[in-house]
Amino acid sequence: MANETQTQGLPKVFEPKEVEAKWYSSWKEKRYFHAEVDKSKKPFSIVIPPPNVTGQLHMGHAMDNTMQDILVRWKRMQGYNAVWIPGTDHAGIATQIKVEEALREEEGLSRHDLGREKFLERVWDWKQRFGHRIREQLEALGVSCDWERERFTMDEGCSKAVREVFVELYNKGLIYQGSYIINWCPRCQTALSDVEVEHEDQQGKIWHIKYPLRDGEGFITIATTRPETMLGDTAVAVNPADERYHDLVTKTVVLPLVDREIPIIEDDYVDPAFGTGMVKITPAHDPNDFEMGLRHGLESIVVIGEDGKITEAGGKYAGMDRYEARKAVLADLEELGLLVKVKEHQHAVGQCQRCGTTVEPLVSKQWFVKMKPLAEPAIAAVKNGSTKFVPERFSKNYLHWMENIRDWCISRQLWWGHRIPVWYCQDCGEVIAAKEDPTACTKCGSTDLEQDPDVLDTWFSSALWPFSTMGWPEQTAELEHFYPTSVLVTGFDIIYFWVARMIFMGLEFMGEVPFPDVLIHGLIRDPQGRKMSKSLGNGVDPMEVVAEYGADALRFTLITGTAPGNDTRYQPEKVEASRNFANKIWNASRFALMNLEGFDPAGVDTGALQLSLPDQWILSRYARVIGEVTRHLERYDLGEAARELYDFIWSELCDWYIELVKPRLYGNAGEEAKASSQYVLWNVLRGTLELLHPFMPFLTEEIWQRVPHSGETIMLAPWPQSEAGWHNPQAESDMETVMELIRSIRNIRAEKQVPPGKAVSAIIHAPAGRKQLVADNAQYLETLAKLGEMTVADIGSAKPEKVVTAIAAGMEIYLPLADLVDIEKEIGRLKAELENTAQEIKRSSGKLANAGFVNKAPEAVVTKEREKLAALKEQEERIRARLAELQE
RNA sequence: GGUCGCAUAGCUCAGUUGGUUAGAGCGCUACGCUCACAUCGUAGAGGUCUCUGGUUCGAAUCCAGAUGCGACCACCA
Repeated sequence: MANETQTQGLPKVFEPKEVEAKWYSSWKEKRYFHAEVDKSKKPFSIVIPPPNVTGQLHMGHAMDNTMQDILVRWKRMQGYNAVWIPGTDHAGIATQIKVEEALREEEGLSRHDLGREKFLERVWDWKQRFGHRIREQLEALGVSCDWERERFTMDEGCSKAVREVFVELYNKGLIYQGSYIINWCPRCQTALSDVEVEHEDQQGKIWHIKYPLRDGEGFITIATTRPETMLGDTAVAVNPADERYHDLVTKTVVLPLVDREIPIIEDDYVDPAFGTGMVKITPAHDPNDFEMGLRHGLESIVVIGEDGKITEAGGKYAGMDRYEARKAVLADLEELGLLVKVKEHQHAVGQCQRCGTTVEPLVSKQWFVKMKPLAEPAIAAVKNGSTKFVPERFSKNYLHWMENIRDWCISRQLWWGHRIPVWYCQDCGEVIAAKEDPTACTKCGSTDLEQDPDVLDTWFSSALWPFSTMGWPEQTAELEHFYPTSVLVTGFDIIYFWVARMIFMGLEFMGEVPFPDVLIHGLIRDPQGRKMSKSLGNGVDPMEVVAEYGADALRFTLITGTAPGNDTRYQPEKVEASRNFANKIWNASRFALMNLEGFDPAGVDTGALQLSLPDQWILSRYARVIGEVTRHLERYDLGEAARELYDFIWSELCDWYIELVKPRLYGNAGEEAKASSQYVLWNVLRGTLELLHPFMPFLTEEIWQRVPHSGETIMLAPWPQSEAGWHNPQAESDMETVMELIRSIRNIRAEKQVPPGKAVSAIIHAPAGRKQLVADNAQYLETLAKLGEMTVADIGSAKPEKVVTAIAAGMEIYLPLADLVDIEKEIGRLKAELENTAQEIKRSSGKLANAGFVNKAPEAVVTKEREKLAALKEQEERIRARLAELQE
């Protein structure tokens, strides 16, 4: 118990830097982030989307992890057995490219100069060197990851899981090897999966080329955007329904430049309306042509090699780069008079996600995961709601992709990654897929085995993350307790890469979806709405923002004003606003601490509190906020929850309650009254800090530790709950009346430019039912509206001649500002107000006169409208009466 | 070509079971260093919630269409 308040040495401005370092190391040291399996509690678990091990934290990470941290901290406070498992991804191509670049720049060497083993050593070195950076950056954000459970996709356990999955799928026939058309990056020198190819519309050309008929009876004309691939043509296709070409189908053409005789075939795929209606078929270099080749038993001739150059099969063009070859082919065709025409043409070109090089489709022997059997349950899981996307609309994207999925090419011709656990017997050719490295051939016993040189797609190991991090394939207590995880938080950009694959792998190997909820967020863009990117140089480093404004401010910025799934712009002004908010809380707390000196909540008899109207009001508002914040969090509306707290703290707690409580704290209301208000102030502040803690962990801990509290840390404080009796609609409405009077008087003062420091007196004429309310709360009007002397009287009572009038809450307020009174202006102002009120009355009474509304609208809505109308009429009456007086 | 999203104050954005006199931050205007806070306070200006129809007693909110942006998917050579 720390029951004494500590105010000494609190600066006027919140200084996040030291506070953050102090608390983070303290939390870690005390192992508050760590969770052991505790079956007495309900589990709550999250696995981090593992960032690239050598990467750096960007704004997207900062937001993604802040969201996760909010959820975990909240659930932890709610008493769940909450765990957040962190870790990093080896990021196959991305990391290999980086290391290769460094090697070239620093030593002028390629990876081949070093050789596989030495190169891999370098990558591990690299990982050692930069692998801590991302973790330190995450820590600076304040995330409450269970660092004792930190994992890496290439650590021993994850590697074991990868092998297990590979071999199991292989044995089930769901992983196979074969020569199919795949996406090849000539620069990275590896195969890619479909999702690793980004399609971009480019302005290109389409060429019409004549192919001579074999029988010498003229030519046919085909259209192509890639003339160089003609070297690998093995047919020309027309649509069977295309009568123009019906007679040609039995014929053959002689492929120019190559002199190969190829058939003219019919296939429905061909669109008669496009180009000339005749398509050259290159099975080895076009996915469609490949399919057609299979249908028609066409030969597949690879003419572009893995280096992007023409192969030996390309005859005299062999060795030329594919673009060079295009020029040469076109020139030769031109010379032969076979080039009919060229047109501008826009078409989508596939590019390597990592390096931007134009991808070359080519036939190659690779490993694939057979997707149909895995996709089916994964589709069902989302359709039947076992896994829900938030916002829901993303499930449509997911389903569309899953339903049209093609087999997943998982082998990569890289060195950095999980080596494919397949060995080839050099003696008998047996293919052995094994979880443990084999020493001898399972068929012939030969020890001359060679492992497949390729590695797996980096997303293969990521797909296992929700269970590999919990120790699978061992049957651990963690798996039993924490799987499935509670929610996955990630960006929409990796739904296909990652989310989808986790779902089918989870279903296949755990028999259960890996998470019931997927919370999707958008991208962080720059102030102009552009994507933050290295090439544009418009990225903002979250660490710089943390250094300048504090982690709490950054976190709050990234969470507020955003709706799930929507992109947001990063605006420095917003961080400033968040920083100011932190400072506001800091100062409100300083106020509270100064006035809680010597206060001990344990000494308060909560059954005998003497609550003032503001006390009752703030408790009621506080009760509401607890409910709202909790409700929003439950719906993953983090931004709304944060906004709710912002408004409550600034507009209600600071702007009103703190001002309202001053008379009791400073004045001589009596010790018991003072203690009651102290109790309320303490309780609301402490509880509000607790509600805010998931969003702004450092600031809230720093203050919480200084106010009376029980427990070691706010991190483990129970999530606030509203108490019976706090909810108080009467107090809210009474307080609202008082506030309305205050606003109204302030308004007049401002309008009349009464100096803020000058007290004025006021006469308030109130209806019988509300006289007492005003009289009882006179002190608040006096303090907050800076009134000297205040008189409450019945409506129609006598008053001084020269007064400025305001009508509010159905009462007449008179400020005797003698020389400032201008009757004409008074009349003008009152008339305008009357006009407004009359408008409202018209609207409201119109609504109530509508039988449809009265009969069909819910009772409460109608009642509310009636009350509103009554108040408006009262208001109107007051204004009219006053106007009549003035116009006499 | 298909699917989806967005269009609300000068700017950036909230607004989820349809029921307010439509909100916030920044910016703007006036006044104020009042002992929690000038990273502040008080008061104020500023919006036919893109347009057109429809459903409903009632629409920023639901439906249809239009326009303008944006995203994703796609094998039209």
